[in-house]
Amino acid sequence: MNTDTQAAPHVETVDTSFLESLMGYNTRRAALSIVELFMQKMAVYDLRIVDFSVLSLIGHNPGITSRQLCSALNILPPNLVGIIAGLDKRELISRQPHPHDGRATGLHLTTAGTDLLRQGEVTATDLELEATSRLSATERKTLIRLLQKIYR
Amino acid sequence: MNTDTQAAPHVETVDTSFLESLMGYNTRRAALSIVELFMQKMAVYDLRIVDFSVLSLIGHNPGITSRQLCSALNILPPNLVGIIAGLDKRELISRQPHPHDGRATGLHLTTAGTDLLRQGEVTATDLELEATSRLSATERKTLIRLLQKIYR
DNA sequence: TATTGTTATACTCTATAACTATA
DNA sequence: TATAGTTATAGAGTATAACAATA
Repeated sequence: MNTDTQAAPHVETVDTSFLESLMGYNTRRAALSIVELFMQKMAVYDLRIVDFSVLSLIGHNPGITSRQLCSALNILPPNLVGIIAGLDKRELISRQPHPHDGRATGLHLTTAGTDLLRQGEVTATDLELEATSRLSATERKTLIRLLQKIYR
Repeated sequence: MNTDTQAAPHVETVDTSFLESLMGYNTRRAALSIVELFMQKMAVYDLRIVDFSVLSLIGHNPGITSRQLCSALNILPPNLVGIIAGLDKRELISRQPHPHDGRATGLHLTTAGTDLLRQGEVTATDLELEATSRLSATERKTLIRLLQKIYR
């Protein structure tokens, strides 16, 4: 019997080989798999990826402005407003007048924000190792170097 | 004058080094950069990434079911309905009774769908080379192999 | 009972237009 | 005239619950 050559065949195992030859597909799938683990592990801190990224950039760049955050993280200004407001309401960050520009606001971590970021960064580093556990340290370095050649 | 050591410093250039040490950040940024080019180039065919992926899997897997597409592409069944309906309305695919399972529908490309997919796959392959133009052929192979070690 | 495909719907993410205060 | 931050809102993407038909 040869049912696979009928007019209406069915599929036993899905062939994804073409999609898997595309860099876009592979980067997207890899990113989604890491992001999924990230969201799970960061849920205890009530931090989404974007919250963590903003908190981290403020921590490493005290006095950074909203506009600078938008440029660095590719976020549109209207979409950052709620993120900043949320972190401010949780008293993880404070807004201070910008020293040179009356239009802008300098963003800073509070003590609570500094503590949370420190914990979050440890968790993030751990989770990254877990998500890439099938890679060697050398392979991780190579992978990051090649990815940056794409987007930087 | 040493304004950088004031109580409210400002940021000249944003330090993103911590985020750039994270695999999740790098895969996400690389994926977004390729996806952006993909959307631009595929707009002429009126195909979003998900439309192209579905069309490609149907083309390479005649008779595939919606459920199998959902599993392969990590799409939830309710969200696939509109995608399939759209491709069907444009007469790029046809739905045929599944040979063994009365609940399911086998999906197939029409002639128009086959033609569009062929063009789309050529465009996709070209655009991928453009998006990764700073990589050598060997680096591309390495990158894909390492990414698949993460998500597969 | 379980699964396929579907509807309805809610929630999140992303994008655009327009306003204010300041440069 | 241009920019930083904001509001309101629209659109796209993603999620859950529940249903009919079939296994």
